[in-house]
Amino acid sequence: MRSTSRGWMSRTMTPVDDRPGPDRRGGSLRTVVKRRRGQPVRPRLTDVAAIAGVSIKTVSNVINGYEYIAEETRTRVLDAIDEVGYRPNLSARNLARGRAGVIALVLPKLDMPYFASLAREVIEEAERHGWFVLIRQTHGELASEREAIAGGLPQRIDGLVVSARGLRAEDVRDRGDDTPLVFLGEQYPAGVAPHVGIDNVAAARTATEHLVEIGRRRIAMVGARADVPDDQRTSGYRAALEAAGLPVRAAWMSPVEANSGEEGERAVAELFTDADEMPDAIFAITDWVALGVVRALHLRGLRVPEDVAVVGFDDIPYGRAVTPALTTISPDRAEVAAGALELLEEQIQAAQRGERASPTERQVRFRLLVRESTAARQTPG
Amino acid sequence: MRSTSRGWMSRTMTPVDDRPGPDRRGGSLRTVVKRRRGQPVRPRLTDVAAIAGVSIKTVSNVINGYEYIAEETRTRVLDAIDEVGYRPNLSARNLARGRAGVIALVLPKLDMPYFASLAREVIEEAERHGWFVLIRQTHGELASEREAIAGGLPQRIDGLVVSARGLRAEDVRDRGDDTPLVFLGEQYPAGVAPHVGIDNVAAARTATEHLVEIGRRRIAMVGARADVPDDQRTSGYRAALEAAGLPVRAAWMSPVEANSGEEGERAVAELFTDADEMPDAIFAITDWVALGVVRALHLRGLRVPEDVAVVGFDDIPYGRAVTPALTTISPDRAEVAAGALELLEEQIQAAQRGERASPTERQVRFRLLVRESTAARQTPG
DNA sequence: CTGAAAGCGCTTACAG
DNA sequence: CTGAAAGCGCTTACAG
Repeated sequence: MRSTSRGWMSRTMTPVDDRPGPDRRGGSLRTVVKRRRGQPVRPRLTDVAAIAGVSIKTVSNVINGYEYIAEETRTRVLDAIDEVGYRPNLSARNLARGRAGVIALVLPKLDMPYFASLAREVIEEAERHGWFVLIRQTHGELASEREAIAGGLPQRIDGLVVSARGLRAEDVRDRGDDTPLVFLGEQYPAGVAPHVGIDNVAAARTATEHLVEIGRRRIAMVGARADVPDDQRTSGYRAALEAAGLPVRAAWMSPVEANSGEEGERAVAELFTDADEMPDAIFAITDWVALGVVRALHLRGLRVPEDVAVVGFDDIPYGRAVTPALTTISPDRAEVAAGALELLEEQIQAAQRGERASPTERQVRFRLLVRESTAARQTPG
Repeated sequence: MRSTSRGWMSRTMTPVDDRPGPDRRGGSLRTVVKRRRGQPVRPRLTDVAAIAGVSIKTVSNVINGYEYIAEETRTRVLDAIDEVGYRPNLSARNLARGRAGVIALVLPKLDMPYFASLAREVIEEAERHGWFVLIRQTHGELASEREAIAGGLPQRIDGLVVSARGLRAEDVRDRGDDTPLVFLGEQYPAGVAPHVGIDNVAAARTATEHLVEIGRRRIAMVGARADVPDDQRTSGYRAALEAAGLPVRAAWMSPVEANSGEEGERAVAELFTDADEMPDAIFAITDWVALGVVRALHLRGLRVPEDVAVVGFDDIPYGRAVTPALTTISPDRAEVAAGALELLEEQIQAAQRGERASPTERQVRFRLLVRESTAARQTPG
């Protein structure tokens, strides 16, 4: 029985599974034969094709949205898909297409709320592209980042989305692997691969300007990087102060060793060595650091925002749940994820044509969210 | 050129790719032919076999850890794998094995820190089983949970790991799908599928006993569920009070509508209607709720822990970063994830044998982490 | 202990 | 617009 010779077939008929081969046994697909090789039977393209009375090529075309299919044929195929509850086998599809169906997301630590929510966006966006996401944590270590971009995974992947810490351009050039790669976030080697992120200079400047606007004049930055001359958030902070005619004091730029509450707490101590010159506002390089800053201020008996206003950066979910709720810069993470995967797709297509995609730069939006840590708050009841 | 006729081959020789077929072109694997069908060439089992001078079956056996392979053969194969940098194609492997290579993790919301870190553990553990994890968010809605367990995904999956809210036993029985399923966490329909979690009664009791031990006598519970007679955390709270001979007062059991800081904040208001009977301690049903509780107490001018001690539940990362750091119950999430996937694997194997695995119950450990919200804290400097 | 070959369920040139 | 058939890269009975 060939499907071509059967033509249209009633929906209520049960197709007979009579393909040859050592593993096949005769019998009705949906009744007698419930398992092949010990696996429960799932309907395949062949089953849909048999019911619709077309070839599997046609079913495949319908599923993949090819244009030139007779409307009647398409309806018949879609009905057949519904009837048997067909769902494609992605392993088979990816194998046939020469795709792995997997991309790797390389980031410092999934436990950090910023990366947790970024990962969520990337995972959701990746599903739309037919990708699963393999998450690799580097803990911000250079060796680990190098390994991740050098193809050190135990399986094949179609691409890499990387949120780096210490990677330099030569690390990327010498990685000895040609898996398409896209960088995310603030720290990344420029000019060697596409990148998507917000304008960190503008965002830091917006955060600092907000502190100026609410009347603060002694504005410190916790997490400032004096060692990196062109550090973006530090540059934005400086720019805002200079534009407002306020002093940029080295004593008010306190670095952190890590993105943690503990570091924020520790850094605050350095700001308060000279009692005459206590800051009345702090721009913290991340929300996580800002939480530590607030904590340190509270422990010294200072009120936020009355004595010291605080702005964070990242918009992590806890920022809303703590007292005081944190004012922060909120990058559009959905846009970051969507942009990254779009650039990755471009890279992959370029590689298939044997080309090398140019290191595109793509900027996404951010917003300043004003909350209690810089605004008047509810009076204690 | 058949590999059998070549026997041992020097590592430095370059195997010639001369397989027949319309897509094949002659030429050296690693030099001339760098792409097949537009895809970059990746070494395959065949390439490894050719270099090692064995059949692909043998290479496959080595990779999959079969026992009876001559030591010399194994070494040769492993060297060949190293030489060409072979990495298996999981799509092909899963297709051949009849596995999807994907499981779904169904949970309320990935943004919630508890679920974020649970997801991380599940993802890491799943990789060890060769699975990718597809995350489905239900936002705690029953309809969405039902759909998730009814096989409503656009692709095939090998199993489901579900953290439910409102699912009942009949929802599971009538789901019209037989994908293996494991439940996680506190709320789950009993007796219809395997489950892994901590002993919530014992954990809530431990949390409450801690408050008794530090001398508190008026212990309230925010998030208590008076409506659910056998709610586990509420039961543990009651049990601890009764064992200590302390009153169980309905007025001190304040429910929450959702697991959020806002709800915790709102619930505290209800506890302080009668000034004579103000609680001196609060057991909050989750850390997230506890953050709101602390916030509400601060806004009323109450100190934590001096005036009111607070214990949370879940051990979310922020618990350490806030002021005061939260005392909490910490479930062993790694054990939860490992247990869930082990039970899932059992289910799958049972299904392959045509059996139905029994709804095993597996308990994992928890710890009480004592931090500032119930202990003496650093004095403001 | 190892080989030769079928099969997993798709996609896709190649024909018609 | 649609079919017949090869091929994707593995695993695995079946032989030896």
